[in-house]
Amino acid sequence: MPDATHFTISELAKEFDVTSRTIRFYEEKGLLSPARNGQHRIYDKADRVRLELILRGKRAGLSLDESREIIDMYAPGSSNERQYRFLLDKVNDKQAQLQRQIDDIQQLIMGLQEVRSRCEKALKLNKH
Amino acid sequence: MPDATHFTISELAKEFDVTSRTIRFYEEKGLLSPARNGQHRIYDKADRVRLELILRGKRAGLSLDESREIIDMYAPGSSNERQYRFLLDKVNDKQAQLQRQIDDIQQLIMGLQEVRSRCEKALKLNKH
DNA sequence: ATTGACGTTGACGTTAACGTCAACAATACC
DNA sequence: GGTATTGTTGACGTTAACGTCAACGTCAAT
Repeated sequence: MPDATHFTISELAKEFDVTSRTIRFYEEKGLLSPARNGQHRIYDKADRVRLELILRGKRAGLSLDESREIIDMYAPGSSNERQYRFLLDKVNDKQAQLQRQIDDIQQLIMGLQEVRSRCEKALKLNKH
Repeated sequence: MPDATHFTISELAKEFDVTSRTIRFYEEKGLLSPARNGQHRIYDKADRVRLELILRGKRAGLSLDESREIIDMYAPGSSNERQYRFLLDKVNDKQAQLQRQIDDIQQLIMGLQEVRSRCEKALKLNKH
């Protein structure tokens, strides 16, 4: 049964290689709010997407609060014009911040590139 | 006296906008090891560069341990061939990891770009 | 009816990355 | 010689992001 529409907590845990505890923790922190069947949690596709976003944010080095900010921007929001402008500003800021983060990482990569060159040069001299 | 060769802890703290406590903490963790004048710490240009690397790593979302790994790659090391090959491998791995991190961030940016489009479209319709 | 798999809610433990505060030393200034 | 500034070493406090239990519910299979 591929491409299911609903998931249990352990299915998601296995798929994304995190523990159930972690997923429940994200809910405590307000990043997820799955439906319930009795007391059991049921996750739909939207919940799954949110979890993916959280974990991507984590790999990117974001805190849960920062990931939450991003997730909240995806929410429909009240179709008020002022709110849209506000959201647009926030999106711009966040994009700029993420871009600065990329710049920092690229600097780190370039720094390592020099280390690499020195290594290769040393190995070459040694070989001859 | 611009471009000094030595710095006190509070000079560096002010320049990089961190507290002295933070700089001392980095030393506790083995990321810095400044000289001493009596019991006072004295930082030279190399120390300053290391601090810059640490803070860049921080902005990039790295842990102190990860930043230390990178800093250690800059160290001369024993000019043994096996060690060079080993270092080269580590540098390659780290570069690849940082690149994956960039990819994740770019995905986040692209996701936000869609949010932006929806916002702008909504504002346009509203304007007319 | 009991065992086992899966889930639940607390509650407490842990690590990283500092902040905060106390008690003290040295140096500079008035 | 007092005092203000800048530094030092502990020691304890704090927040984020979970891990690790304990105690319990529920449903299917033996």
